[in-house]
Amino acid sequence: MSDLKRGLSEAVAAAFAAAGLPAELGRVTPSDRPDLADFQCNGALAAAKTARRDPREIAAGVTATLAADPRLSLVEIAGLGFINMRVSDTALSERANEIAADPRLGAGEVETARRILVDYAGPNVAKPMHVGHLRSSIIGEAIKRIFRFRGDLVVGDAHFGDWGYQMGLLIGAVMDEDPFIKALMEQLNGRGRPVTPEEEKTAFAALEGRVSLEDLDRLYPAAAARGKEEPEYRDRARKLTAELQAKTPGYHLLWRHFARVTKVALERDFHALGVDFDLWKGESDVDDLIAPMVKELDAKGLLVDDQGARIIRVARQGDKRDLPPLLVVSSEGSAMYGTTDLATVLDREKSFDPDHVLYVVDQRQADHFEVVFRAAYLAGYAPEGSLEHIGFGTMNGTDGKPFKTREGGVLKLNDLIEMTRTKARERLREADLGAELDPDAFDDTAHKVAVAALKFADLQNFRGTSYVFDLDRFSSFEGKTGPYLLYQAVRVKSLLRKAADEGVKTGPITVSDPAERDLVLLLDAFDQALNDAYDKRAPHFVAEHAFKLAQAFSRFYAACPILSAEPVLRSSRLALADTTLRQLEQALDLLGVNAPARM
RNA sequence: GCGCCCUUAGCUCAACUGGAUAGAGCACCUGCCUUCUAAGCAGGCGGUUGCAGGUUCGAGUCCUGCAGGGCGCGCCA
Repeated sequence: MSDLKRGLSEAVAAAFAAAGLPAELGRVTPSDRPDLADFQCNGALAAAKTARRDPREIAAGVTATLAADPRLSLVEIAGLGFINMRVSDTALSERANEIAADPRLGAGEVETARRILVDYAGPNVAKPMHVGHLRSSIIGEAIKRIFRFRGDLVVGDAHFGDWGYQMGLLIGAVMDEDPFIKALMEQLNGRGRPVTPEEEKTAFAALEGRVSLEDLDRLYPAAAARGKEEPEYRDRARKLTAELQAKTPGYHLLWRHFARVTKVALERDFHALGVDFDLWKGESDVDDLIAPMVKELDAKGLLVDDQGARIIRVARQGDKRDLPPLLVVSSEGSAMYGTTDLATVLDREKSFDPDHVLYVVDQRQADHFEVVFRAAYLAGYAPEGSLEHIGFGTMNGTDGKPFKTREGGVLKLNDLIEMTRTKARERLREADLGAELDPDAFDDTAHKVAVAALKFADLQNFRGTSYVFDLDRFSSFEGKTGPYLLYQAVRVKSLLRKAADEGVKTGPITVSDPAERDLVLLLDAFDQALNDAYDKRAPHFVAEHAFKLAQAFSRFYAACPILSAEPVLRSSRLALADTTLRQLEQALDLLGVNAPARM
């Protein structure tokens, strides 16, 4: 099954080939001039250049061949040599029925599935998510879903930041604050043997009520600041970090508690946002790989001593700039950020063996990843070109600087969601929507509206665009917004319920009205939108499609009575509405958005 | 200093291998709820695509230069 664009492209390509011209010139695109045509082909213009012939003359040869195509009600040459095509109502109806019967709603699949790993969000221990995590989380989630829907085998990895100096800082800060924990650590560390499962259980139970994510969130910034100011404090934290990495029993147990309370809270928050991971691999998981990796890199002759550190040079012939080397071992002998990333590549190669890895991380890290990737290729840890950084733009406040709350702090993601949810409740009441819902369902609807508003505000922009974080815009409910999309979906659901009540069934789709034609043309364009999103790793193509589809439906809904139409037309239009809903919900799902049943 | 990215309507953003009249939403103006949800629909207003050259039958898109903005450039992650 293929969409109209592809089907027509084949026909036009054949026509070009018949005229002795390259078949690839026959590429068909949606028309720029919907008033003149449904589809167009610009190949004659391109051919004219190389063949040194009049484009209209070339087009004439092609259109003569196409005239017999039963799918087309009109083929004509326009302007300088554009080939304009209008699809017949019959062909359009046929395509609509095809999409209606297709579980994939007209979307194609990749020819050969690849194993894809998507690395996104990157939450850290002891840090609740703030607005800065929004982009990676929702763009990464959308990319994961888009790739999966296209047929690849995809896993999403949160890439948990659970290791390093920050952990030493936290261990110290927690012990300073709570004498009980300090005593517990001394007790567990002092016995020179691992903790038994029984002791572990008791210790975890004791820690449960004493150290929460809120405590960690409060202690960490203070400890980090103090570490910067006081060398002794910093040294102690480093020592604690080293002891943790040496798996000193008490510290290791305490650290596992940190990681667990953080993960539990984060998973809940992510889930509320419609973001769910298959893997929560942490930096700690690759710690054991680092020492042997360094040895191996050395054996391969890749490590170079430089200013007391050990580095891998990754510069290549033809580089326009001096790319820094990968710093593998610092002059103090410790592993660095890039070392962990390299070990992660190695770990993934061993555990999942991906064909391709997508790193959904801020654009500013582009150079860092380029360095890591090159080192990984040199080391043979991943095939050349299989690691890809999917950068996204930064999020700033209205002053162009990193976003801050009025108090000057970072805005927590939960607070943002709650603010938007509150606004959603107000707006639902104002518009007298959801009045018949019970309180729980009402809250659920408000939550879905809020999440849709937040996600769509971000995902409608190309990921590379840096943008200004504007709360009003993020919680706007009119026009090109998430709630608009939900609203259209809910209107169809309401319509379908009413139809079911009246015993009206869907039937074969027959298009005739212009609004019906436009709607079917959009349903047909789903595959192309998905393709673009997949190829460019850019969810906004799906967002754009969803919006256009919702818009086309709304026009259709306004122009074409459904339930009051005569029976055959009524069944056709109901089927069209039903198909639109299913495709819209599929597109929304790819964006990580759910439509409520009512609103 | 070197390098990367950006500059499109008053604002926020789109624009498929270079193609016809550069599109949406917001804001503003005019209509439309006794018929399926008006968070909607129909229509209007709004552009020298930062500036200057170049390539091309044709440039928002490619090339060069300039201006303005953002970001990155081994011992933080």
